[in-house]
Amino acid sequence: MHILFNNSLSNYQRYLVIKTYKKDDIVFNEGDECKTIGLVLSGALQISTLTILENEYSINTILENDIFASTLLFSSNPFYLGYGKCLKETKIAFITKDNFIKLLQEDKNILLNYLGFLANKRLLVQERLKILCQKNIKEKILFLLKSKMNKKNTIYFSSKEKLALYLNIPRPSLSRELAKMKDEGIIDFGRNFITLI
Amino acid sequence: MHILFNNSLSNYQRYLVIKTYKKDDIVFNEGDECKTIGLVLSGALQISTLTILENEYSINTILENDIFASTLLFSSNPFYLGYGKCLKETKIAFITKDNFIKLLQEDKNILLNYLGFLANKRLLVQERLKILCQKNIKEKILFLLKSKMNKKNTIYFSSKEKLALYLNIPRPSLSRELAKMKDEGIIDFGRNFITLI
DNA sequence: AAATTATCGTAACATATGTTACGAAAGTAA
DNA sequence: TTACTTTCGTAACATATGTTACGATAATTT
Repeated sequence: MHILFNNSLSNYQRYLVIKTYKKDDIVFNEGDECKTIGLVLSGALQISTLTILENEYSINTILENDIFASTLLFSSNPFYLGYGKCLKETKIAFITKDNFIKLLQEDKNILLNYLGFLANKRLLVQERLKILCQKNIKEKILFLLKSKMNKKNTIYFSSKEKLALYLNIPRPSLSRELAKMKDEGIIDFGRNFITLI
Repeated sequence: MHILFNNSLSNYQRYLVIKTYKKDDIVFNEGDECKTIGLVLSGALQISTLTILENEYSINTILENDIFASTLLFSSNPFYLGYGKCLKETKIAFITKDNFIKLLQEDKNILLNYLGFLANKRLLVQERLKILCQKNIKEKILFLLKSKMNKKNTIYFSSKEKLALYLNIPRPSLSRELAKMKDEGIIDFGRNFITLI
C-alpha cells in the first residue's frame, strides 16, 4: 500500500506530476525554492545538506514509498539547504503545496495517512535523540536493544559500521564495548545481530 | 495569535472541551488511552515519561500556546507513556481525534497552522539532533551558536545548567570548554550569554 | 543590610572514548 | 580455487570528558 494513497495513483493524476530521473540526475539544488512535496515512487534519492559549521554535507537517502520536503514545504523559510541526486533510475511524484492542501482537505484517508506518516517520522527522530542522550556507549546499546529488539530479544543490522554511525560513535569503540558486554554475559552478538540476555 | 486558530476560540466551541486544573492536578496517567489532542491555553503542564532503561522519568514541560499529544494521537499505539501534572493553575482545550480531523478538513487556516506547527517542532528536534551529533563539546557550542545566534552573534539562555542539559553534557564540562574558548579568543561569555567573535 | 540560597568557575583525578594501525575473517568476483 | 575487497576485532596510546568537591559570586529572601 502507498504511504499516502489508499487507491491507485491514477485516481489523483490531476493533482500530481510524475517525473522519471536517470542515475546521477539532480532533482533540486541548494537555494531552490521548495514549492512541492515529493513522493519517491521507485529508486533512491540522496539528499546532501550543507552543514552549518564546515563545508561538509550530511547525507540522507530517501527510498521507495517515502516522502521528502514535507517539513520544508510548510516551514517559514522553504528553500532547499542542499541538493538531491538520484542514486539510480528514480520515479518521483510531485504535488504542489496548493494541491496537497486540497488533497488533505478533500480526502480523509490521505489526511490520516499523512498525519500517521508525520507521527512515525517524529517518533523515529525522538528515539534517536533519546539514544544519543544516553550517558555512555553501554547505555546507548542497551537503550537501542530495549527499544528496537524483537520477541527474541534481538536486533539486526546491515553492518557494524552503519550501527556505529547511527549511535554516533566510532566503530572500534562499538566493537570494544560489545566485546566487554559479551564478557559480562549481558549480550551475545554476531556479524549482523545483537541479542540481549 | 493562537497557534491553531486565527479567530476567537469561542467560534470553535462545539469542537472542543475546555477544562481548568489546579496546581498538581493530574491531567492524564500512564497507560491512559490518548483520544484527544490538547492545547494548553494558559499555565504549564509537566509531562513525565517513563524511560525504557531505568525507572526514571524524562521531563518535558508544555507551556501556554503549545500543543501536546499531537504525535501520540495519530501513532499506532496511542497510549500515554507517562503522566501529565499541572505546575500551576492551567487551562487546557481538548479536541477529540474526529473533531480535530473535521477541523483540519473544513478550515484551511487551521490545517496550515497545524502543518506549520509540526514543521517547526520537527526542525527544533532535528537541530538538537545535529548538535548532539557534533564530535566534541567545542563543536557542540559552535554549532549551537551558528544556528541560534542573533545579528550580534550572541545567544542568550536562562542558566548554564539549562544550557548544559540541552547540550547533554555536565555543567563543569561546559564551563571548562567555555573558559578555554574564551582564552583562545573565539568567544566571549557571561552569566547568561555567549558571543561568537 | 544581613542571611540564605542558587548559580557558577575551577581544579584534581579517574575513566571512557577517540584515534590509528594492522591482521583476521568474511564476502565477492574472476 | 584464487585473488581482491570489505568488514571486523583488537590493541596501544592520546585525550576529551565525566566526577566530585569547594569556594566565589550573584540572586533572593528576610
